[in-house]
Amino acid sequence: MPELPEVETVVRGLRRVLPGHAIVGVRLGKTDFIDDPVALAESLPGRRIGGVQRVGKFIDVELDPSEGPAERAVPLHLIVHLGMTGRLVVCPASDPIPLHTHVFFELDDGRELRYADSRRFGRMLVLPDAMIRAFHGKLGEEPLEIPAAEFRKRLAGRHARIKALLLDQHVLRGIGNIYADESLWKARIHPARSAAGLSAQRLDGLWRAIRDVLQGAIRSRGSSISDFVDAAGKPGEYQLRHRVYGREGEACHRCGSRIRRVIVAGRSSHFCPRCQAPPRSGRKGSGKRPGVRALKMKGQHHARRRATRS
DNA sequence: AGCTCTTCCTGAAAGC
DNA sequence: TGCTTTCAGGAAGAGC
Repeated sequence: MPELPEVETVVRGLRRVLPGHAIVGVRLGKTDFIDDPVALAESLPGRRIGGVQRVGKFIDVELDPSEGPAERAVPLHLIVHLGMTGRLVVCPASDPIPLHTHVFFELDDGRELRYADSRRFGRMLVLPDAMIRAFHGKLGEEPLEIPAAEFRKRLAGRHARIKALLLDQHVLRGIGNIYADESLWKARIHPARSAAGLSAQRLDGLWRAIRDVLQGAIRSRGSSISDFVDAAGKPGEYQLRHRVYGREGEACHRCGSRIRRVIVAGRSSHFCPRCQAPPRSGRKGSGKRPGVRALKMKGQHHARRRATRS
């Protein structure tokens, strides 16, 4: 799943091979993940690629102005979100076309920038330069750029669960399920704890853990769980260093306890029950912890659904 | 404000 | 073995 480190890895790869080249044509397959496919296909050919940036989990490919009518005289940004299974790869146009490849940007040197996405949870749009500020404004801070004090301020007083806040792209941009779990493990914070219940020291620890985890993951060129590959088609290696994500039932690297998985904020959440103390439940002994839903057991809940609509 | 549920989609894994 | 069901998840929107 492409989160900040994976997107950063793709961006660094694209930055090495795209700038300076022109897009000469666009071919489209399925387009239901593109905001305005017609505009995309019409406005890109003839433009030269400038820089490539990462904005949270979005990839921003800058396109220079081109000759022609007035609307072509402004810079554009091709914005791509990889969703769950999106791949953005540069290769010779003669390479075989993998299944689920839906967008082809033909380059001026015989190569293509291709977008493939089996589940099509990704998103693609074109924005004029003037709208980029507003686009950034809708998102939270970059986790690797936000100062510790600002991070604390953003979370202080929030009663939502810390996991939900880490995943909220309006608070911080770029963190997803893997790195939220890994960071919380490193900071020894249970995912269901309320941000408001965390001391300044704990929040500083979390700020540091997030940086460590994200920077380590970028060094390993991201985590390849199912689909992720970089711009050259190569998988990352950080999945080998996961401490909790995908390790349910295995031993905690710190204390040996079995890693558990519960649903928090609607997301599968992995944690060590010993290192990451659960939130205090209101009444002791109730056995129920607020905000933690048990996983559905196999065989449970069968019937229902299929309420035939006639 | 914040939580849960639903929707989108497909391949893998589990279930029978 | 082989068909069927469930699940995973990023983000947005509905409803409570």
